[in-house]
Amino acid sequence: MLKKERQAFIIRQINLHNKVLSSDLSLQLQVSEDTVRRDLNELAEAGKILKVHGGALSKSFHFPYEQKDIYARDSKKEVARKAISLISEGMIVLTGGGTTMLEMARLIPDDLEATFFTISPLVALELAERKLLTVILLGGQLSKNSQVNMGAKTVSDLSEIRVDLCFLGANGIDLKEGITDSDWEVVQVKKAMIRSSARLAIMCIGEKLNSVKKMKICGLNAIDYLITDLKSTDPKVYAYEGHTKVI
Amino acid sequence: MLKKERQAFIIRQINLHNKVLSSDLSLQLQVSEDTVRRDLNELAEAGKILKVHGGALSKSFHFPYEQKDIYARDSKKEVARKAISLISEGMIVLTGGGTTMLEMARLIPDDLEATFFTISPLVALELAERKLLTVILLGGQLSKNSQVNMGAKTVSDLSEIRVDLCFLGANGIDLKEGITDSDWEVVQVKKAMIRSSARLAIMCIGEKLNSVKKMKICGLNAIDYLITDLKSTDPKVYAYEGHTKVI
DNA sequence: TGTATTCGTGCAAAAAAATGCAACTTTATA
DNA sequence: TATAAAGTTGCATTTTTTTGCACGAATACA
Repeated sequence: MLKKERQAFIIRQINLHNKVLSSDLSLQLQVSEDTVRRDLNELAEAGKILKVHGGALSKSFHFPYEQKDIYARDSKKEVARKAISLISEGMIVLTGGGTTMLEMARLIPDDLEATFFTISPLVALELAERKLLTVILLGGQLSKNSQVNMGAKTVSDLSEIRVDLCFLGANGIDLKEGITDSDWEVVQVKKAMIRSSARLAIMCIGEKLNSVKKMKICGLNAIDYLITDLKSTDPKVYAYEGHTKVI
Repeated sequence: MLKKERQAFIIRQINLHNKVLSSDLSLQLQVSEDTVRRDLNELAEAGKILKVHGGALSKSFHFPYEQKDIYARDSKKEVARKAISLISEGMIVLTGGGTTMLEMARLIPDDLEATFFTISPLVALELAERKLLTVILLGGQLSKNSQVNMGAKTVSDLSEIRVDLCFLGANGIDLKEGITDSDWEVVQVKKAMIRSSARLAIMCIGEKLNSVKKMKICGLNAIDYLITDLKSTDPKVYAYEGHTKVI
């Protein structure tokens, strides 16, 4: 394994877990701890990580567009992990934005070959790190709140594509009302995304279940997969079992 | 086996596996490691691969979320500072990507009201931080090397807009050859951007002046402003004075 | 405070890179 | 065709880089 690869692996681990231990890296990379230490030193020297006794930490990400502490990050990671299992080789996927989606993009393996359409610049940039992915960013007016492209152009571009699977986050989800949101423009874009997709997967952390917003996007029957961080035995998700496939 | 074939083989291997080892290539190609090294040197010189100790990596290889230490950052900041003076209230602007452009986006004041079209997700995200800006991200396939949207869709979308001023970085600029670049797709997009703009501003740090790449984008006469970090009295830029307005 | 890790440094072995050189092939030219 | 020039390749030698190990110093933690 080349030195650069090793260091890239370390950075990746740090981005994923926020911290690494020298001893762990030594085992994973099959090199002496000295070598790991030297790598950590070089990366710290270059300002890419924060070295501490015993390992290294993520250097509070320089990506100025990213909130530092993501709310309920672990839940979102769990959702993301489950979501990825739906993606298979060669698939054409469409994704929205949001922190959960970004976690998913981070967890996508390097050896997956697929095509991703997305309306989120951040998700696109993260996906573009994977060599084998084709990433197409749908244009539009960049919303300052949600940091995704929206507006007429986005909706019209969406009408021209047809994908296998669409991943959407949900602001509100409810047994009776289905998927809802509070922003008119968001509703339009999400509806257009759903129209362009053969199957729809909704990603939603458990605590957002059973909430209703002002405007409706689609009913529960339009959802093919509901992905949450909860166990399928949890009564909160169990209620949805009849309407859609819960993961 | 001819040298060209060998080098083509190496490029293929790198595209396939993301990396190659000098020792492997030596065996596969049945030549000495010296020859392989010389080939790798040539390819690295031409900017086609990234040479590292022990072999080479794909050029698109970079650390996830790496903050590339921006080369000649101060020069670029100076260029960016001058560039901003060209933007006035209410203007419709089109920008490319690259580190110089990102510096410019960072320096844009909060109280500017204007509309920005861009093909760079990073620039778009930075611009979106300004409350009064309208930011429109032109869609397309996200290039892994340059992290901007390119391809047919981008070019076609560009044909539908008309802006006041276009900011472009220059890979090569020369008195005789004008603006040149080494990537075919980049050339297409930049030409389309120029077609969509009433005026064209080229941003270029002084040390890139007087360099020529393989493919032509436009002549000097097409440029309305040439923005460099040099003083206007510098002999290096002075030569351009006759052809375009130097800032 | 004591103990167990972890860190930094020097050192040596191994691997890889750079350099100079000679043999060989191809190309250009008279 | 003969001959010179330029390009290519492999080998020997030197230099640089990388890596693991040893040992004492620094640090964390109970």
